[in-house]
Amino acid sequence: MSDAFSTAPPARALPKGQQTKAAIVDAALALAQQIGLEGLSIGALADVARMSKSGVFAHFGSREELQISVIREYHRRFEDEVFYPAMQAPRGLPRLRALFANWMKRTAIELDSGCIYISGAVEFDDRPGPVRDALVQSVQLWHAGMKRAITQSRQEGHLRADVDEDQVLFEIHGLILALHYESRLLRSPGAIARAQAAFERILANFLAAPAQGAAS
Amino acid sequence: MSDAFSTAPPARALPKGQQTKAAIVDAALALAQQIGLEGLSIGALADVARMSKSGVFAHFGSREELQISVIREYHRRFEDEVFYPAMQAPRGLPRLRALFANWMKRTAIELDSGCIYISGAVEFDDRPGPVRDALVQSVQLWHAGMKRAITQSRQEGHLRADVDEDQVLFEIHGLILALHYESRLLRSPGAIARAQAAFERILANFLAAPAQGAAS
DNA sequence: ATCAAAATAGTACGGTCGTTCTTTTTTCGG
DNA sequence: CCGAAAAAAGAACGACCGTACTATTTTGAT
Repeated sequence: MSDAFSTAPPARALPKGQQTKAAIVDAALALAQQIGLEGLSIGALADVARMSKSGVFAHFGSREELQISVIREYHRRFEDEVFYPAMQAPRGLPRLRALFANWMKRTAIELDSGCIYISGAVEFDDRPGPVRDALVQSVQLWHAGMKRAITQSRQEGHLRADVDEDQVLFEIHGLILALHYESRLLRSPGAIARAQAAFERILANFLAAPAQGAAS
Repeated sequence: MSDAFSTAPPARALPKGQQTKAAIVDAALALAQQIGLEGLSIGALADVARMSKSGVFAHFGSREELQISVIREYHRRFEDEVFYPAMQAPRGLPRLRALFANWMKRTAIELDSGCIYISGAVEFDDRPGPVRDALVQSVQLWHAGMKRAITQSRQEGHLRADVDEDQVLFEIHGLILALHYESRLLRSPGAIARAQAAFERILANFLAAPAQGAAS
């Protein structure tokens, strides 16, 4: 029945261990997006991954390490799907708009998968430890990227010279959080449009004055 | 050792049962504000309330009913501390400002107690059932109150006639969520000031034009 | 093909979970 | 002060939890 062709792996680069570990983390992330990092249990994960509990456990050594691995994986995907694609847009406002658009997409389009950065925040804001630390680090890295885009928008002359990056980021972040809340819990259908409208209004507030305009 | 005076209750109105039930719910709410509605366990609650597990359990009949009771209690306090006090401010903008100020206070001042409406949202947005229903109902009731205040601000002539209540509420809600996130997870110290500034900026955007002002 | 090393499975332990059933204690009207 | 009803405690259940240890299987370089 079984011949040499049946399951021959085509020149794989990774050793078997890391290969299955990646598959486990993948399943773990999907699970955590539904039931949260705290709800993530090794037993349930083993079922999904079609492995034994101890087989899963051996890859991480502790549940905390598993949770941290999930956060790191989410971070990687966030970069790939939100950050890097937006870097192709021109510096300044176009890039900032692209970042926000991708961020919205990640947050609200797929209705069956919550954002780890948001759910993790309420799960670990009161729970010190390495998981919280990893979460904070990832979020701050992302926020730093956003701030950079805002700063560049100022430097490019798109936004006013006295604009406060932290203030703009705070307000934009609020839109994402409201979008997540209203679309996921309240199932409010117009949330995406409202977030988009609010974003443009925020930009308009901080837009640099055109070269020569009407007198005040 | 024990005489008639030792534990004499001073003319209590409630029967003993509801009295201790109220105490349990009180402790349960405090616990849920720290570890979430999902983290709330009957055993831990019994320890805090200095009772047996079964003694606590008997008051609710199920964990779900306990969680719902906690949500209702939070709703009651939210009304008492946020909504009703603001009703004493004059209709329109003053009242809207008071509502937002109280809302901020509830959300971010007490750093050791999270908001059930926020933590519950991420815990139950994917988990259908009576707990989710109770949560949604409470949140929607509160949002309806906020919307009413915005509508009145329009009717009083404080806000523009074409203002979209849902849009304003969405943006304000975002500020509260960002405040909660940044003050609790990121421990960003300036979050309250940023939320306040953003709120005033939102209002300014929708403010009715003064009776007679400069041309276009 | 061999064989040590790596990966996975198996099993078990102590703990906590929500819930049920039974028993004891407390309440409070008559 | 009595006694039924209410409240609280006690004990036990099956289930799942994370983790530790041991045994088995699989991998991959030689």
